[in-house]
Amino acid sequence: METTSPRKMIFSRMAEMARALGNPHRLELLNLLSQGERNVDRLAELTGMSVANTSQHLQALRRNGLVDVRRAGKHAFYGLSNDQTLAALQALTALTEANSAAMQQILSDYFWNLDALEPVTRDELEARLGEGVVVLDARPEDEYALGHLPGAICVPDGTVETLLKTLPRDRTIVAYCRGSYCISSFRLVARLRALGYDVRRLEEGFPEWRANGRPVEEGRPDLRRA
Amino acid sequence: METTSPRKMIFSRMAEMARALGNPHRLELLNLLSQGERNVDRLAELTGMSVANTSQHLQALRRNGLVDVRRAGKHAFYGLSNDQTLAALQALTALTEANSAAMQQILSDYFWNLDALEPVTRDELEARLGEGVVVLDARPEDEYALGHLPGAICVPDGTVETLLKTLPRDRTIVAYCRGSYCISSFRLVARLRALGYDVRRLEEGFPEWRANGRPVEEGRPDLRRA
DNA sequence: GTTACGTTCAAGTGTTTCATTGAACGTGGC
DNA sequence: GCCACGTTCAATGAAACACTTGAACGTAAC
Repeated sequence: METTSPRKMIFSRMAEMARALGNPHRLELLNLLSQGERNVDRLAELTGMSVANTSQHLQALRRNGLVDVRRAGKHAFYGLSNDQTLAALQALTALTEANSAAMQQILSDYFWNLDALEPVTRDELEARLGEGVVVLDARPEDEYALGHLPGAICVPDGTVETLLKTLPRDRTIVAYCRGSYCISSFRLVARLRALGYDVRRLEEGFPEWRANGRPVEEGRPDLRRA
Repeated sequence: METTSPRKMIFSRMAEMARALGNPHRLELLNLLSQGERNVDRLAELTGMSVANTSQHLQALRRNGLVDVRRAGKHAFYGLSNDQTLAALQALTALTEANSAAMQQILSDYFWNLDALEPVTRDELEARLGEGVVVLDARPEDEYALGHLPGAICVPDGTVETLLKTLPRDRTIVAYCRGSYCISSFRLVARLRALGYDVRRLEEGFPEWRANGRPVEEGRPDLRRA
């Protein structure tokens, strides 16, 4: 009996890694973690899974080096391990988008027609950050607190109204959210456009911005700022 | 029965795709197919699987759009469907290499040419430019004309064949292209490796090389040179 | 100490995936 | 038409996976 060839072993290891990505819940966890680290409880709440189940999926990800855990007091904070993970997720997204008619259908049904307006590129936005562009962050408060674009205003779903008084009509507005498949910034843009503002969407989302080495700011949101 | 959210549907679809990659045999098939199309029989022979099993795995890949089939007479020739597939494989490799100590162990234990799997650094290449290293530029002609590595040969996609006669088998070859997210040089390396050449990839691509202040040459390509 | 809480582990159950076998299908040569 | 060949399909049993439950562990507060 010959020992299995190193070639086979490598393919096996790669297959294990792929299988670690091969579960919707784990992908959702990774997607959440790409926003910033979270503890098990919060992840369970956000995904609607039981805590035990969440923990087990996190273990599976950890076994494969996809997430890191940092312990602080009674909490275990999970986060993406490294940039390869985010890159692989993006590759998987692109792959699925390209090869799956079903996915294209979903995208065109829910997202595509919402974005007739061309997104702002990261380069463009960064270059104009000093020129008085108003940047809106459409994610929930806690994700905002973990990191956001410099000067961005936190405008989670449903809070647009409180913002309207202070939002200048004569400045360009750029909104962003979690990423390509997050609908929050689409909604925000649609809402403000309907009210006559000059709003555009940032391409991709916050994780990609940070992974790109762009400037990031942290801290609690100040909802009154504009 | 509630309608599942589009977000969940997307994660499900992505997970399916990841699971399609989550089997050593399928990865081996994809790896073989990245070097050119093959029929079922030959793939079964190359992988040591039964024909029926090979066929079933190919069906699984085909369901997910990872491979295409072309029928010619009694033969069905399978091949990679598109560039996203290759890019995803590349990302999966990088991910596994980065996150799996086991994989690193296998590589260092069995692969004498461990560094053949790793890219050549800019420093290393520049130091060896005078020592008869053959440098291949995998970008389109017009980009080559605007600037390339000193002595580099222009080998755009699909032109490898014309090069084979003049390419020396006893010299180290280094290929590069546009950068990290360009797969031309990967393809070129894969193709030439399959033919038995000693080929490696330059880390990053030409823009990074130039931005780094390394020597650059300009002018039209001479496709005959070697 | 004891208690409360967040997290992890282990066992049980239903579902999915994998390889094998043997048969069926479709095309080209006779 | 008939056969040969390459490929695909369907059914089986074995293995791996997902989710639940309930218990165990470790830290912080009392």
